[in-house]
Amino acid sequence: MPEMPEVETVRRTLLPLIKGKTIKEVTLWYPKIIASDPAEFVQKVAGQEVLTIDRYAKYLLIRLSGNLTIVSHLRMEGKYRLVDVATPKDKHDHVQFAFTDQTALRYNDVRKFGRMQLVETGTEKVTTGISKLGVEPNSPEFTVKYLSIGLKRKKKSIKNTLLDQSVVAGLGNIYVDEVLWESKIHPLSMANKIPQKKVKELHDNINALISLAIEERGTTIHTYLDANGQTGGFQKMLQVYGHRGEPCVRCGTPLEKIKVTGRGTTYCPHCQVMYR
DNA sequence: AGGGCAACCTGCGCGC
DNA sequence: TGCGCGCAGGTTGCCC
Repeated sequence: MPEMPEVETVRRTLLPLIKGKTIKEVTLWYPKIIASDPAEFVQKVAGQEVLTIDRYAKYLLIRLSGNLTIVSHLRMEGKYRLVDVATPKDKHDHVQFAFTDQTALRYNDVRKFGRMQLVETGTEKVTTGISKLGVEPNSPEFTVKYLSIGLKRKKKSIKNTLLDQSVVAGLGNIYVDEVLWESKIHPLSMANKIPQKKVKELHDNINALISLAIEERGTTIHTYLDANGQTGGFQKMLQVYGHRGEPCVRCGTPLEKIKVTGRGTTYCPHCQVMYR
């Protein structure tokens, strides 16, 4: 499900619901969600207070007292919601954090792909998947020069390179298709062959698109919901994703859908230029 | 070293 | 109605 704008929206909506609450008990209905030791997770998280929630790319960092952080990745379909602790368990509820005030945070994930890991606060950038990530869009480190050097290192398609989180962290299948259309770059272009002028365009478009998608509270295609159960608004602004066969709004050519390293990819075969 | 691809899961829509 | 197949906002681990 979620890419960086959706995860940021979850962070913003979840924080006011749980900040300051004390966790009384953790229940693991499907322990595989916990990537660290499940018994230790249950034992150490109980009794802690939720201090705040940070985010890096698509990872949520739930900051607890006791110098603990839950690093949570929603993968395709993970969702959080706050319920009364007496609410019957949904079929796909896998983890519960029961608070001292009779409310509970439930983690729900139809495909069970999401993962949580308990780490000592401050070590998350070396002890979790975050260690392999590149820089985030709109960060001071994300410069045109950084992107240019990153792309030159990659001998594969620009589509695959932008999905690979090691150069730019936070983009996923929807926003990569959108940003390549916006930048008029064919998804099968080689990352290391894109001219400097286009790299600058790509850089600026990534920043603009991510900012706009966050303002719109993310994109809902199938199932994405924020912590209040609300859908995003960006789907109405998508130009290519989900629009196979429809005319390109720039040139009228029907949009095509192909597979690029296993991922569905929609693009305009006329105005997106191939660099090879 | 870096790239390709199956694996991890469930549900839905489609064709037969 | 039922079944099999392909598809889905992601990552990772294994193979070459």
